[in-house]
Amino acid sequence: MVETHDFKTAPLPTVRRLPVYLAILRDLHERGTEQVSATYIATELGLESIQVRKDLAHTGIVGKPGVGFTIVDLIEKIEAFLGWDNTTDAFLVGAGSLGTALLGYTGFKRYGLNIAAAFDADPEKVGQSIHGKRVLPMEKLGDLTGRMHIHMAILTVPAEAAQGVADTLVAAGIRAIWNFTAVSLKVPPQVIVQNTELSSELAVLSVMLAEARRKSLHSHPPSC
Amino acid sequence: MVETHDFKTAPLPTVRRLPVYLAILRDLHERGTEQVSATYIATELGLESIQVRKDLAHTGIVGKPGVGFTIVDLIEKIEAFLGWDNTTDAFLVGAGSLGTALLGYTGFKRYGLNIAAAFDADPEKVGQSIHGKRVLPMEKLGDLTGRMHIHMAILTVPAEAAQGVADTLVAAGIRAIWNFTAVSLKVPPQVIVQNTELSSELAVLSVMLAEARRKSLHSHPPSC
DNA sequence: TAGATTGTTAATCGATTAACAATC
DNA sequence: TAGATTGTTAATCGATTAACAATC
Repeated sequence: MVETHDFKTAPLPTVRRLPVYLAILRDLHERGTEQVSATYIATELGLESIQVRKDLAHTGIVGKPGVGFTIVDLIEKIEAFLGWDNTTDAFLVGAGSLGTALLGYTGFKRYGLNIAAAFDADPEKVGQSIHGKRVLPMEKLGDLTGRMHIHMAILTVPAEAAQGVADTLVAAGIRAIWNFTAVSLKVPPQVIVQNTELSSELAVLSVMLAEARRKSLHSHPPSC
Repeated sequence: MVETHDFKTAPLPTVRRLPVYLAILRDLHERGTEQVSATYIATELGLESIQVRKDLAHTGIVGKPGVGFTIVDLIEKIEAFLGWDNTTDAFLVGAGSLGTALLGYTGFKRYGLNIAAAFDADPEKVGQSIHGKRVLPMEKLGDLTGRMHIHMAILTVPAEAAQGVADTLVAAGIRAIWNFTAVSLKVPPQVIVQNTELSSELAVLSVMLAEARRKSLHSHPPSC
């Protein structure tokens, strides 16, 4: 077997937790703290310290036994691991209410993401600036994707338009789609889709709330 | 040991997938289809059919071997399982750009969620209507939560305000918080928090894109 | 009947948690 | 030194996948 560096990426649950740690670390850093232990982060988030330690280990950070980790190093390692040390430019397609909200979200900077431009099919919106970003016509998308070397798109169009726009994005050479629509997109295998399913989030909340209510009913049976 | 109905809720990954199935089922239903197999749903989503079958089984649905499931029954079962057969009223706190986007999102109806009112600390916003919902002052939150029997809140305030508002919500008797801020809230154990972490979603996309790029580099080494 | 699919039981896989020596 | 924490190896837990009889 050929000796290949198999950069086995961290487990997905780990990848999802790392940005959460990062937010805490940045906060501590701003307050002037220099060292942090996995125990501290774990307590802060209601996790087990061993889980935090295992997660952090994936970034290649090395800590000091009895002390913990140097915060600036840790921030650096996590950012590098997530590829957030360099800015990624992305196009946003669909300047509706959600698209507008995302265009106005200043936090993406901290995740190494920059929305380079927005696109919309509505001629009324084209030409406008939303939160300082130009809204361009869909026709320009294909050309600009190549010229600006854009690989990522944020999809915030209405459900009916989602698949059609996704096809356009794929044809334009987009490699990663952050899909905020409720549509499960059909794309070729080399294109990555990350679905941000509000319905799944709400489902978890609904089910947990119902369960909690059931439990409290059991311990305090209704008196009325 | 006392014989208690232990409604063991489905695994969380199952809960997250059910709304995705639901969307497909509703679509099929609108097109007049009456039966569906787990195989079909699985193919549609790029999953294994056994996983879909297992997931659906948690809702209590019973299928016909060789045929599949009756779509209307399945829709009903999933909705009941998620508690989406009855509408849940929720308050939205923080009428900024994301709050405004969510106020305008018509899809929540389909998830049994109704935003009953919005709240904001900014006197400029109070009194306005956004997408037909009144924006009320924060001071009214405590009183109205009790009077309207609201149990759920959607938190879309700026990060700095998040913990303070969460405390207010808890004091008002809110039992479930859908947290769109990047802050990890500290709440008492009986209060459920569902964090919708955009940063985690983006992290997954970033890491998968980097991995895909690495793979294509290996097979097509750069020629320039 | 033949083909397809369900539902159940068992096997596998991967992530979380536990245990503990090494180290500051 | 004593207390705390890391990093590693092993054990546990839970979800996914496989296998297959039952059924339409």
